[in-house]
Amino acid sequence: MANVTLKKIAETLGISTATASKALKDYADISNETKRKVRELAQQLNYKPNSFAQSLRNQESKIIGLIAPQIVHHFFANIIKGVIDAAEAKGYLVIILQSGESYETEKKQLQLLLEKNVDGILISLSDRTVNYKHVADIIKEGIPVVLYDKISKLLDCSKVIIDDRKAAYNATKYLIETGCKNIAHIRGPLKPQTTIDRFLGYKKALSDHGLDFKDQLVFETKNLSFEDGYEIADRILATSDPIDGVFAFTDLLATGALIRFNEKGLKIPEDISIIGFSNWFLTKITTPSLSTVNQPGYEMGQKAFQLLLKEIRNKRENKESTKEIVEIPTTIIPRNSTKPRLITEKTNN
Amino acid sequence: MANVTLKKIAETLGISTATASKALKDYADISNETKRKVRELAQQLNYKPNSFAQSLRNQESKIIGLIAPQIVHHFFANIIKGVIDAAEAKGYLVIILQSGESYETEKKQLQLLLEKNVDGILISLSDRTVNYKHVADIIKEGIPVVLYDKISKLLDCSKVIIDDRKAAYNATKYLIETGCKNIAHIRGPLKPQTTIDRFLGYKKALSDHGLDFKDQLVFETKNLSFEDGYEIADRILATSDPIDGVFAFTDLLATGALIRFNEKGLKIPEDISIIGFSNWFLTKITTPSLSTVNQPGYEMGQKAFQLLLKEIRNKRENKESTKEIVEIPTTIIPRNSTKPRLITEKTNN
DNA sequence: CTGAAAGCGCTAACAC
DNA sequence: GTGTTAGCGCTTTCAG
Repeated sequence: MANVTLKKIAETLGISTATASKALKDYADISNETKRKVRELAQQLNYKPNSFAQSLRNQESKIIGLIAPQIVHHFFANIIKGVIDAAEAKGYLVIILQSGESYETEKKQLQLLLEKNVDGILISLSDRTVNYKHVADIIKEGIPVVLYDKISKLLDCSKVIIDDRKAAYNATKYLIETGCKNIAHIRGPLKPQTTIDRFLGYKKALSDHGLDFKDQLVFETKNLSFEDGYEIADRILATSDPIDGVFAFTDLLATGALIRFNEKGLKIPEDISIIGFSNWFLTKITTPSLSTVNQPGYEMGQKAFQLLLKEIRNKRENKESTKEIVEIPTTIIPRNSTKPRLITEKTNN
Repeated sequence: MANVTLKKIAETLGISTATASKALKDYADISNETKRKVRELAQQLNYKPNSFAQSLRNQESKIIGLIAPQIVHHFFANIIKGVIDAAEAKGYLVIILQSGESYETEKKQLQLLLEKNVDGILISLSDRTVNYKHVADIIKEGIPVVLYDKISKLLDCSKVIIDDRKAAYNATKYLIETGCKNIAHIRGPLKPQTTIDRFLGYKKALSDHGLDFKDQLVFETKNLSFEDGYEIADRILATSDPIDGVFAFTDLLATGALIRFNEKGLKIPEDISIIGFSNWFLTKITTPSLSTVNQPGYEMGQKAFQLLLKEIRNKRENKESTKEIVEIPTTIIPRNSTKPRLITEKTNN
């Protein structure tokens, strides 16, 4: 089954490949009669333009690359879905790669994508990435790059983020408004910006509402795992402070704590309220269901592709890169691990 | 920053592009001295071969396509991870597409992949796909195709599957061995093969162990949702039979039922045991944790890529397609929603 | 050991 | 309206 090429079509029709090519692209200077004949034959032979040849000529592949730290991950999977859907709608396909939170892998994968001459790259940095030269180099080369979620302020390119500080602020404020007075925070490891921002949001919400910030009410975890949350629940119960609220860095930690509190016979939310972060599926099925902060991954993915497309077009038209930073709003999802709010008031994002 | 091409390297070195090309590919008939010089300059200029030109010459892209019904899905995400990892290790990149369980989308996406001249395609059929011509046509054209998980027996190509019937048989048998006598089954909609196979496995396990199969103990769901499971729990409790065990088609259904049983004050597993299917993350965090059947997605993904690679190589060497069907073994994961086993016996996969 | 030349399939400038 | 030609960047004979 030899492949059908333009040449073959041109030969059988007794015309030149140039004419055939133009006919298929509906050029104005080709007679309708010829166009009809070419199109018919192409259809009949099931002609498909060779994308390699097209790419070689046009210097574009209509393929973009995406690197995520993880893909077996509710939030990232949603982002990826958003990217793929948006890309497909604009005629782009997406190569997916996962760095597994490894800086070395991330670096290697960027090279792989460049070698494939993708038209642009979407990347969320690994937690262990502390040096950004590998990304900066690519941006400098003029390859369209958009950062999403795990970004670095040191990189000069378009970005899609959520405002972690504001979201954490609102989550903590929500606990306060439901009557909590002694609120603990289960935070992530020291490094990534998200951890810091959520911590700062928590801290600011306390002080804005006249509550004391106490260092000993902040618990740091290494792995952000269910087990970490479970274990920290015990430490929370062991403090001398009468803790009545917990804001966890992520739903998994919150769930670990929730289950441990249940085991210990605490009443949630009466004795202790918990709010998580991310709105993973599992928050719906814990007992009680977990209040959380919704991180709209799908929308982030769509937006990230849109920004990338803009950069791709800028590049093709030799325009300056626009370097937009888009913030996707988050919302509080109240469920049964928190009490009803005392003061009714609109949550700003 | 004009791109570095072989030509440029050749010119600066005063040699021909042919020589430069061969030098980089370590051909035996090039002097070590020349090789060294070419390699050095290439390195220095950060030369990257243009993949379009290479693909055009070699008729291969080193890119494969993967279509899944869903990607925000624990099992499929694991498969995808397995595919990407295995592919990357062999120098292939993976374009991901999701059909959203739509036959039309699936058909369109196959075309998109063909238009991009991918070297091969991995596809899991949508539940709503009942006509297989779109896939059969591609196989007939000689494009390497491997089906994974959601397959059709009518398609003649390599496949990676789990033996749903055997797995369901073992899950049901497990309930029986832990002392259950009246076992209900929450099944999926009538059509997909997996539903049928798991149902048949359930039925066979009953009869092999001297238990009566009763039609009214089989509950069909439309959406395989958490809510479906929840609702069916009520119907299970309303039957006249003293049901003491439930085998659910999937973990989500099992979880819905489990939560409803909890609400109704039933003791799990003493009053009623439950076993799910898939070993999703959520099974670890329900109260009690959910016994289930592990479906090794990552391994399936890896195997699927290996089979595809074999087909790709067969094609290139003009060999016959091998059309292997590989079955990945499943295992029972006992947790706290089932009682301890009475008879200790090795579970065969 | 090296290089000239052809060609993968397509597109676009330019001629007729 | 249509065809000629050149060329995208690479690989691979084949001749020297």
